[in-house]
Amino acid sequence: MPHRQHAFPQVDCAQCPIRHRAVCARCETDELEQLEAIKYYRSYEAGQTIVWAGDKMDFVASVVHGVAALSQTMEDGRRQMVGLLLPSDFIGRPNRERASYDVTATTDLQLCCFRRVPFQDMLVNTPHVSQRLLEMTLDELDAAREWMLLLGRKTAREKIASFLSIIARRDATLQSQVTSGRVAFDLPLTREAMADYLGLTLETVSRQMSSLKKDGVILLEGKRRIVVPDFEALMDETGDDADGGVY
Amino acid sequence: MPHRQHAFPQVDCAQCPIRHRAVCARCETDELEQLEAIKYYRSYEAGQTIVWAGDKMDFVASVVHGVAALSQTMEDGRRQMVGLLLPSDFIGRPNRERASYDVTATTDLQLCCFRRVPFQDMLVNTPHVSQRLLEMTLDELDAAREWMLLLGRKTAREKIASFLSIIARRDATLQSQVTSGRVAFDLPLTREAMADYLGLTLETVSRQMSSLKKDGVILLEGKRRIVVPDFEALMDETGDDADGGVY
DNA sequence: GCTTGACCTTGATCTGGATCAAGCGCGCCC
DNA sequence: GGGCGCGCTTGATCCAGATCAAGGTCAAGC
Repeated sequence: MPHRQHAFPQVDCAQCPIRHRAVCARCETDELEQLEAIKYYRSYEAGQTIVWAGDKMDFVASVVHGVAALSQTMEDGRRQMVGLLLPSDFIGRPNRERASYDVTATTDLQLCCFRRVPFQDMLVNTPHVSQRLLEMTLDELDAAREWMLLLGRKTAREKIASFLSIIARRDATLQSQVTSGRVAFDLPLTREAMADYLGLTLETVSRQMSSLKKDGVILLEGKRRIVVPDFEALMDETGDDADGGVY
Repeated sequence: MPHRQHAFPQVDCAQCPIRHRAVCARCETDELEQLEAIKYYRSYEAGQTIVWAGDKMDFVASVVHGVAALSQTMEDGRRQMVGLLLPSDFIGRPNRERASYDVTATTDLQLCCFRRVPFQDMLVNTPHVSQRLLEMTLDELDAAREWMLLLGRKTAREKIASFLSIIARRDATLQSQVTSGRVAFDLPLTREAMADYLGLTLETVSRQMSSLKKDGVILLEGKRRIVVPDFEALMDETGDDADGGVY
C-alpha cells in the first residue's frame, strides 16, 4: 500500500461538510454539543480494513470524507459487496456489539466516530437523532432493493452503466452540480471492487468498460478518471425507465 | 383466481398473534389504544395486488396472516422481488405518499392497516413505536444484504436451498418449533414467484427442485408441500457457513 | 366425463459471463 | 535504470443457466 497519509482536518461540527446530511442533520445546538462530547475522528488509507465481520465494534460513525465498502465473504472466497458508504452515510448498528460485515476503506477515508454506548443512550433521549437515523436507514433499504434488481436481473453492461451513473450522481450532489450533459468523476473503486459490488468478475468489468468506451458512452482518462460526454446516453444503458429509479 | 375468501377473524390487539413481534411490540396499554383508534383490517386473496408502484398509499400496515411480496418490474418485463413479507413484517414507508414497489398477496393475506398520517404523528410522539420501527428496518436491511449475497454470488442450487431454509425457519419460528432434523412446510410462492425472488427463470427453479429431490435433500408432497428429512443436509446446500447467516 | 387453464416438469439448444491464460503500463524501490 | 508487483486489459475456451418448445397434472366448471 503506497500512499502518503492524506491529512484530513478535524473540524468542529459547525464547519463539518456533512453537517446537514448525516445522522446529526436535525440536531439543535444543545444536541450537537452532546454528540460532540462523544465523537472523535479516525482516518484510514485506501485499502485498509476498518473492521472484520464478527469483530467487536465499540463505535458507530459517519463517513466525512472518502468511500467505505461493506462486504460479505463466503467460505470458499466468493465475495459480495453489500453497501457503498459515501460521505454522510452511517456505519454500524446501534445495540449490536459485533460488526455484521467487513468494512474497508476503498479510498482515503475520514470517519466521525461516536462511542457506541453513549450514542445508544442518545437514540433513546434525543428524538432528532433517532428520527434521522430511521430516515437514513429507510433510504439505505431502498438503495439495497434497487441493488437487488441490478444483481438479479440486469446484464453486465447495464450493471456497469448503473454503477457509473450512481457515482456520477452522488459526486454531482456533493458539489451541488446538475447531472446532465457532460460530467466527469473519479472512480472510488478498483476493477476488482467494482466486480464485488456488481456480482461480476473483474475481467467482465474490464471488458464492459472497454465496450462502453468503444461505443463512445464514456471516455477513460487513465484508469480511474471517467468522462461522460452525454449523461442521458449513459442513462439509456442502465435499463432503468426514463424518469429514473430511487437514486 | 378461484379461492373461497379465507375469513380471518378481526381480533383486538390483546389477542393479536403478532402483538409481540410487530411495530406495536413495545407499546404500553395507552399507546396501544392510540394505535387501535387508527387501525382497521383488510384481507386479500392469493394473487391479488395490494398496490402498484407509484400508486397513492394512504396507509401503512403489519402483515397479520399470510405472505406478501414487494417487487420491481423493468420496462421490458424483467421482474425482481425485493422483499418477502411474513407475519409481523411492516409494509409502507412513513412520510412517503406513494408506493415504491408493487405489493402483492402471494397467499391469502390479512393486514392490520394504520391510517398513514396519524401513524406518522405517532412516530413523532410515541418513541416506543419509532424505536421498534427503527429496529425492524435495520433487520430488513440486514435481510436485504443477505439477499444481495445470494443474488450476486450463489449458484441456482444454493439459491433454492437458501430459500427453502429461510421459509422453513420462519415457519418454525411462528409455531415455536426448533429447526433441525425433520421439518415440513408449505411453499408460499409459485415457481414463477420463486424465480422472481431468486433472480432465476421458473424452469431453472423447477429443475433445481427436482435435483434436490433426486438427491434426497427434500421430498415433495404435491407441488407445494415440502418435507426436509434432515435440515442440516439442506443447510449444507446453501453455501452459508455452518453457524449461519443473519436469518 | 370432457374441456380448459393455471402450474409445473422436462428436453434440446444457445449464450452471456466465468474461467484460464498471457501480456501491458506504470509507479516504487533497490 | 532495471526489475518487480499491482492493477488492468485482452484473448480463447467453457459451462451454468437462459431460452425455446413440448407435454404432464390437477382442479374447476360445463
